Amino acid sequence: MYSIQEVCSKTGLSAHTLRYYEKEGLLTNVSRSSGGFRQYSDEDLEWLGLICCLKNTGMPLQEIARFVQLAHQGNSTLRERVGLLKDHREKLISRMEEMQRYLDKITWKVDFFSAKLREYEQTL
Amino acid sequence: MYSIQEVCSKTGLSAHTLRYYEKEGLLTNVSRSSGGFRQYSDEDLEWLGLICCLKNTGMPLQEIARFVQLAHQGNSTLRERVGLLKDHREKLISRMEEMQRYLDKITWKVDFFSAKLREYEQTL
DNA sequence: CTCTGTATTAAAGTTTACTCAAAGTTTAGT
DNA sequence: ACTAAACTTTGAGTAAACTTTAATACAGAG
Repeated sequence: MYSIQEVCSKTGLSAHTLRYYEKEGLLTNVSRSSGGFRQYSDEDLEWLGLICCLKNTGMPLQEIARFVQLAHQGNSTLRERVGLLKDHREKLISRMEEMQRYLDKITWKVDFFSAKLREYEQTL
Repeated sequence: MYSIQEVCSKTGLSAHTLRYYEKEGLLTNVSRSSGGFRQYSDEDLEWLGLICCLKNTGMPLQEIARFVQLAHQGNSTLRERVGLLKDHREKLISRMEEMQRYLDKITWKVDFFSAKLREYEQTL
């Protein structure tokens, strides 16, 4: 079991954010010490790994919360969960292709301006 | 020369947003008709292309405005502009690598849950 | 002459994802 | 037992990038 600070350093999320995620239903059933302090399990950490993965690839927190909620309802929601993940995966692939095109454009610009810079510095 | 609506359909930005960008200094010196209507040139469209490219790859509008401002100051700012673009390019590449790792994780999850779904549907 | 589109400014509202403050409680170390 | 550090809660505040509203007025087409 890990304290909130340990989870902060493991995940890079702030304690504020961890509590916020819990309040928003992204992470549920985090156990507590006798005094009421949060105690995160390894399973919680795995969930956080998935949450960060989805969040950092652009899924809104609401949709992640929905996924978590479905997971809690057991196998009958497997189809919907697979659907959600597949949709997200497709969108991510499109976005990555878009990013690649933008990267190419930026690379072109960098090269263009670098050449222009060398030219300009000759004239000094 | 293009009207604001033509530029909307060409870029996918709203008229509000185009005026907003102008106010924020992202697009400057847009010319006007005798009646005061905006008339966008091909050069303006190219600028908008770059603006969207930078924006959609995560550059904050403020930084884009800074870049535009530098461009207006001429060749003496070439070095700084190249630096800005190169920095952005490096960040973008890192982000794309991160996305690839996340994509792999999601693909793994999709496969895992798909298998679980087939298993579950057998039991029905 | 009317209708639709566009113009202005300025301010308020929206959404997402946090982030902070206050005030009290629990834990760990000595 | 004492104390400092860590933790709790609730509710308010923040930032970015728009989006909307409002009030008023000019432009160009039919």
